[in-house]
Amino acid sequence: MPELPEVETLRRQLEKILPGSEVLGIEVFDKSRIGELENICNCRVEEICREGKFLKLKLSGGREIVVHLRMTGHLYWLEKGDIPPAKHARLLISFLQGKICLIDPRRFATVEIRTQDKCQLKILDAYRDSITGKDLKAAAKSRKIPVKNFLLDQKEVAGLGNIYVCEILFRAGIDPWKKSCDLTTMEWNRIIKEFRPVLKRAIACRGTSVSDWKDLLGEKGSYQEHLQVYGREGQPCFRCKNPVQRKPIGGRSTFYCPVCQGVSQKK
DNA sequence: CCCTATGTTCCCAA
DNA sequence: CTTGGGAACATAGG
Repeated sequence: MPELPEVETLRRQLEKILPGSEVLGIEVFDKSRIGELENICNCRVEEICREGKFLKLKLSGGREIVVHLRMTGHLYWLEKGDIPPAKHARLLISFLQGKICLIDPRRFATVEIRTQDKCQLKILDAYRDSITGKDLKAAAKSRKIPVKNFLLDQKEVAGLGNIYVCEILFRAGIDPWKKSCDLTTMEWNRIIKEFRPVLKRAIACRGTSVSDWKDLLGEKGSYQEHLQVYGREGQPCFRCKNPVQRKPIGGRSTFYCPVCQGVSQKK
């Protein structure tokens, strides 16, 4: 479910509550998927970080809780005394003032306790890092996969998922099927130019609630009101009025305007 | 029964 | 060794 703006929304909300708080306990309900977690009581939360779609609670003593929400995970804040939802609650992290509850119907989310990695390889963050067209042009040299799949590859640029990649490619006027190695530096520049405005607006909207995304406090985001193509199959393109189309790439729905993005038929 | 779903990883083949 | 494609993971909803 969550892409970069949704994870960043959670990070900002947790940042208002948690720093300085002591972890009182972690309770795993779904041990078969999440596994046992090391006891980290007595640690305090020092910082909440996001790296791509990973959320990290950095703890005193050098460890961190690393959460990845995958498809359907979300975090929900429980005030002291609140009861976790009956359905799909997979884990609780308790603090004096309340608890973080991981809700995850499809059970793909992961949670780990790790030692903080000082000298990790830096992944390029789609929002925080400034990336140039030349960088991507170089990285895509010899890559024959569609540009859409390249942008979804978290090792190239971290944070984008299906919704925001569709939006960015539409705004940049790029054919999602175009081979990555065939894009010019100018085309990569057009794509990069859309990263920050799209993600910044989506963060300001607290994410996109097209199905069931809710933030830490159970509120829907509002970026769905700003989507240009995602979910608009059959509706007129906002730019040229021709119908938006949907076709799979690598098994994932891809929404696009064949006219504005120059997509040939038969695809 | 069919298809779809905001993500990632693994396996296999070229 | 690298690259790309598809299945797999598990569950709900239309």
